[in-house]
Amino acid sequence: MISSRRLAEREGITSAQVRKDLSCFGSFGRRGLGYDVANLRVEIREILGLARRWRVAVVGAGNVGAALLAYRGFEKQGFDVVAVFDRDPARIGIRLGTRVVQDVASLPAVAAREQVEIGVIATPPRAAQEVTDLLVAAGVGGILNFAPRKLFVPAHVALRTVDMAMELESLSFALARARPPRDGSPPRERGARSARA
Amino acid sequence: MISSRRLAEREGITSAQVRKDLSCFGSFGRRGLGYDVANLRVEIREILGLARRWRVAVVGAGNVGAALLAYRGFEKQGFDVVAVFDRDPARIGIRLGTRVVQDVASLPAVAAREQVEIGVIATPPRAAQEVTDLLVAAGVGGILNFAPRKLFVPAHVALRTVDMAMELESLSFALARARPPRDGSPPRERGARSARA
DNA sequence: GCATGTGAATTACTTCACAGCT
DNA sequence: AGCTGTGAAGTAATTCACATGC
Repeated sequence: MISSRRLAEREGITSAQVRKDLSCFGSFGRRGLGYDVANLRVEIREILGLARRWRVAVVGAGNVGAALLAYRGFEKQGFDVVAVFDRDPARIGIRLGTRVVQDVASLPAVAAREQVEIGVIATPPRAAQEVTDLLVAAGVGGILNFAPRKLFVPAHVALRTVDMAMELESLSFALARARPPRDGSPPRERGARSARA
Repeated sequence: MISSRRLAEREGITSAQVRKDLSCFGSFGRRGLGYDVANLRVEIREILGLARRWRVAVVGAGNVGAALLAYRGFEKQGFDVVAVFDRDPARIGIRLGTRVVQDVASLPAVAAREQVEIGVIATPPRAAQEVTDLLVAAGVGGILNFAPRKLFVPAHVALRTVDMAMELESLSFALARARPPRDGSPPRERGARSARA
């Protein structure tokens, strides 16, 4: 068993936050005792939609694609990479993880046949929107974008973007105010909150 | 010139949000006209701390490290990778981007000498905390973590973590509720908001 | 007329604090 | 006694709406 207080300490939040958040989805604890860890794990996986497995296609077999395929955490968490695509003939046919890289031209047919539900964009920025459109047309419900580019998707498609430059800019912001330049410039305005993670 | 309304449309937020956010840092627009794009760009770069350059060290010369070094956006945005480290002798000495990979054993000395301000963790999870401690000891003010692991840093060090598994879980959550299973299970509780990006 | 900048109103989120159960 | 689940209270973020200036 674990209490909301201990969970909160682990995550750096308050115990009330833990209880309120969980209460959005049900009552998983027992008064006086706390939460059964094994059961809570199952419940949270259910909430996150991880009780089932998801079929993922990775587009782009460069460094980012290779890094993704090398990461064993995916299948462990319930994500099966069922296809990998690239446009470069030099990359088509090579094995990446457990999959052989296919020509992106075959994406529409393969993605439909393999019932791909999530697409991962690991292409250069210029190809990202085009690939996104192909994935959406093939019926994916979600896209994870590693290309540093704003993507447009229909409202019914979930989109998350991981932009390394943006993360560094966030650090830059935090550092710039944590260690202000030592000239005589005045302090910053009200409301300037920390950008610490 | 550009109006807050047009900026808002581009970003999918409200115009009031654009104006309020900018007003936290100053008055950059002209009533009746909007914001001068070139000037606004300079002001935002100043706010984000991008008016200067930052000295970055990358630890881990695997796929993630290679992907980072291959990304030209860094130096363009003001981040100079001044050192790359790895523990694997097979990787030490090879060139990655413009840098030669050094032994992580030399990190304390090199990071101090090179005045590294931001450290990027691209190691396997087990090495991540150890490397973090080395970077903190060497005086970095911020850490960008790509290892799927919770890191502990002193309060004065800014930390951002990019966890690919977490991003996929977020998509899973969004998809699971967007396309609920077609058994007879009851609808979810109140307050269940979309996790769309 | 057009668009900013900002108090006021609204909405959302977090924390408090306690009834109720173990 | 210990801890959850949750209304109530408190804080923070967003949106409204308008005085102010171009």
